[in-house]
Amino acid sequence: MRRSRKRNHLVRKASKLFESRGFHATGIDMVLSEAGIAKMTLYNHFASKDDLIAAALRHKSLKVLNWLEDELTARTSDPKGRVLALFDAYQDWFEQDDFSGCMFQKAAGEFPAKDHPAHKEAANHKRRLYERLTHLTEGAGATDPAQLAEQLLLLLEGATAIATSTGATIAGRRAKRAAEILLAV
Amino acid sequence: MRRSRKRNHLVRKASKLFESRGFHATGIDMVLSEAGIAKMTLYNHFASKDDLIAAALRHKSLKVLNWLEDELTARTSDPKGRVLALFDAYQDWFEQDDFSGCMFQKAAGEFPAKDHPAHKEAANHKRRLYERLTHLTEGAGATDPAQLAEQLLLLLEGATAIATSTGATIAGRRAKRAAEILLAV
DNA sequence: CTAGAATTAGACAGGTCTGTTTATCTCGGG
DNA sequence: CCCGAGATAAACAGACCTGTCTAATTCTAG
Repeated sequence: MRRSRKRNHLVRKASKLFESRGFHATGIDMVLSEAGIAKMTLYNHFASKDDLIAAALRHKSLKVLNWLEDELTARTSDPKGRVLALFDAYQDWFEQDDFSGCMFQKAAGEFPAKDHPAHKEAANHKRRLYERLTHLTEGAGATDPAQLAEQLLLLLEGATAIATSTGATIAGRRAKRAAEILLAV
Repeated sequence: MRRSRKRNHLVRKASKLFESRGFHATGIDMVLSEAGIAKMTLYNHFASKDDLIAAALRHKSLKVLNWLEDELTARTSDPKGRVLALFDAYQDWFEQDDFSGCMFQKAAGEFPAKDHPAHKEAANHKRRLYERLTHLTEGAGATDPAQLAEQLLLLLEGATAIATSTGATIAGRRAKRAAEILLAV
């Protein structure tokens, strides 16, 4: 395994563990044993656990945006349909066996200080997501794309939060229905 | 300070600290020194830290529902106005200096196991909130009160999540605008 | 007033955490 | 083939964590 691949392998494993178990609750040693990598290799690539966390969040952000892109492309090419397909994609996510909530909501919750790297990465991700949504609402010919994009973001984040705490996946369908109404205005 | 008051004092202090700093990041010792209470008193009243966390969440749930009730009463008695006043109340919350997100979203994130007491308390709270919202939408004469209540919940939770991670309080106003549209259908 | 219950401070146990040190090993590019 | 960068295991430091124990003290109900 080449050096660069080793670092990447570590980030991917860390990302999975942090997502499913939380940041504070996941120790460095668990990440290392899961990845099959020595501690000094980690500290050769990253200055600290926080640094690894930030890298894991950046990795996940790209992964999420790519996943969303693929999902939308696979579902429809109709501009308005793509907006609604967002909710179907999220719905699928909620129904996955290993669904355990949004890693960025977790990060913002576990690291409340606004200048903490992990908190910043969470904010950055939501901003990227918002930009992507704005692009979608522009494509769909919305009167006020920015406003609609933010409202879609609220519905998606809300559905995610509710699915996380109550496990009720109906939230996704309710969100889609609300989006249909907002889209029709 | 009487015995029962001591327990209550502890729960209130713990609730504040857990809310602002997170659960894993807040040690027992910090709660104790903040409350000015001895460790054995805590373990006399609670079986474990998790037990204290659960109590703090139950306390906060009641507090939130009461706060919401008072806010709505203070703002308007018009049934539809009360639904929208929800968003003004949340908006005020977001703009508080010490706003640091929803304690129950944090709890669900930090304790992913669905059978963990803290996770259950988070789910219970959202359920209570949903019931309260349903009551409001019934009062407002909604065609499908349950659906509208869930959609309002999505908007409120989404606005909270976004305000937590990005600090953008505009989310509250966008949510209110969306609620107006959904309410008019 | 007094007896029993509650609270206290502080030491302590035993575990976990992040991060460092050291000495050895592996492996790929020249 | 071989050398040096990178990876490794394991011990270690020092801090912090939850929870227990003890013995002295304070409060309160009868």
